[in-house]
Amino acid sequence: MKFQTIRGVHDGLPAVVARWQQVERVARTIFHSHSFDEVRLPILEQTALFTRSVGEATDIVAKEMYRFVDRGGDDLCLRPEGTAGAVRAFIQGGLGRAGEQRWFYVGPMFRRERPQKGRLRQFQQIGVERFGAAGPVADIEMLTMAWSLVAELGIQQVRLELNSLGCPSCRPGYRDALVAFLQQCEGDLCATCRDRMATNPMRVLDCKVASCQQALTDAPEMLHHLCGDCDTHFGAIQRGLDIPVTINPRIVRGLDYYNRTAFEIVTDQLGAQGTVIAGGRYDGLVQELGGAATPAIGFALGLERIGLLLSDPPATRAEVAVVALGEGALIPSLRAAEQLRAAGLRTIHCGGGGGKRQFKQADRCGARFTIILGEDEVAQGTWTVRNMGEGSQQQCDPASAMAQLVQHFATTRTSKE
RNA sequence: GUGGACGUAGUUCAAUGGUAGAGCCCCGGCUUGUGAUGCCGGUUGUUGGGGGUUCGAGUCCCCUCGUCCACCCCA
Repeated sequence: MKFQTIRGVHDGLPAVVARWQQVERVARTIFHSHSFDEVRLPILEQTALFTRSVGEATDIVAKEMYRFVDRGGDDLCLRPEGTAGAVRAFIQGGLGRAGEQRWFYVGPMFRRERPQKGRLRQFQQIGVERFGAAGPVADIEMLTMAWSLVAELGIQQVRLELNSLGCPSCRPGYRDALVAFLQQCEGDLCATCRDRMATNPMRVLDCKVASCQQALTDAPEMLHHLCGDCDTHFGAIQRGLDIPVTINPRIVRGLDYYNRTAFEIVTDQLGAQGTVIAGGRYDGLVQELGGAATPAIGFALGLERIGLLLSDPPATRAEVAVVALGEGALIPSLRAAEQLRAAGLRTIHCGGGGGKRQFKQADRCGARFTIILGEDEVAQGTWTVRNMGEGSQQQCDPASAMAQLVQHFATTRTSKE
């Protein structure tokens, strides 16, 4: 019997994790510069949290959750997304009175979908949430932060698409107008769209069936039905944004809690899974989940998916290798390795034994220098330092060897970054 | 959930129904205190798994697991 990961769940082996860390490092730098703090939230939550927030009728809740009853009889699930839990934590922690909250998190999410490239059943998201800011400035800052994240990662050929979904005072009116329109052209719509007219008419807008899109050419747009406040808000965002934006009136978030700003950063390099970052405003959610009315906005990105767009990060390699020649050199060589590590040098010990084997290992691990300790060196209290690139080596006293190595790597490290 | 392509050594790939192979990697030797180049030699498979057809199956059929693509959904 051979064990293997279950469908849509992948191992993070070193080469892959290096990629994730590259994304995380850039993200953390940007988030910290905007004064966002990390939170770590549960993976297991009550199922009701998601049915209430994401929406009973959404695909995520209706057919993609890993849901079970635990031994105590509680209805639980593996979180399919991060915002609901963040809002729950915000309310539970009593942070509504603690001033504006700026949070981010990194962690696994679970959705039982059919796997594809860029779509896994267990995947990691970086999420960002900001509570307490209603004005367009917050939207502009969030969009800018998302955009600079993509830019900093060197990802090319992406575009920012923006829409407004209105609010409880203007969306019902739009919805009625849309339904009226859809009823007129009902005969031209596909079966799913006809069903959605009743359950979620706005989802009809992003149907990909050609005949539907044709029928929808003259469909009313939310942007033309925004109330005064929503229209002002949307206009202010566009004026304040210093990045190229495509207005896409067909962006409809698949989660029910969004209002006003909805956006995606998309690429066409990933086939059907082209959304790299997605987010929007959810001003009603905190209240919906039992907290005091609190405006909020957030976005999320999939680590594995964005990782597909990154060029290979340089493998992290050892800087110094230690070779011990002869039994008597073994213990001193271990001490030498410890000294090198204490000085901040990334060091591997080649394990003693055959010289050929050890030098081969020193070469393979990428070390630029090898410290050689044999009976002679031990007797004289010296190290032999071999420059692996040049093939040259010299015997010197440990203190000055260390100083030179530290100096060398201090300069090469900074020139690389 | 629907439709389709694919699955052979660690890896990338071969093999008209007739003995499962090659490159790279890895290991050893030439060189027991010297790697990366060179030469010589070596290991490696229940052909994803299970059943069936056949004298004979990597190859054909069925089931199953996984990967990928499209739909769908979304990060």
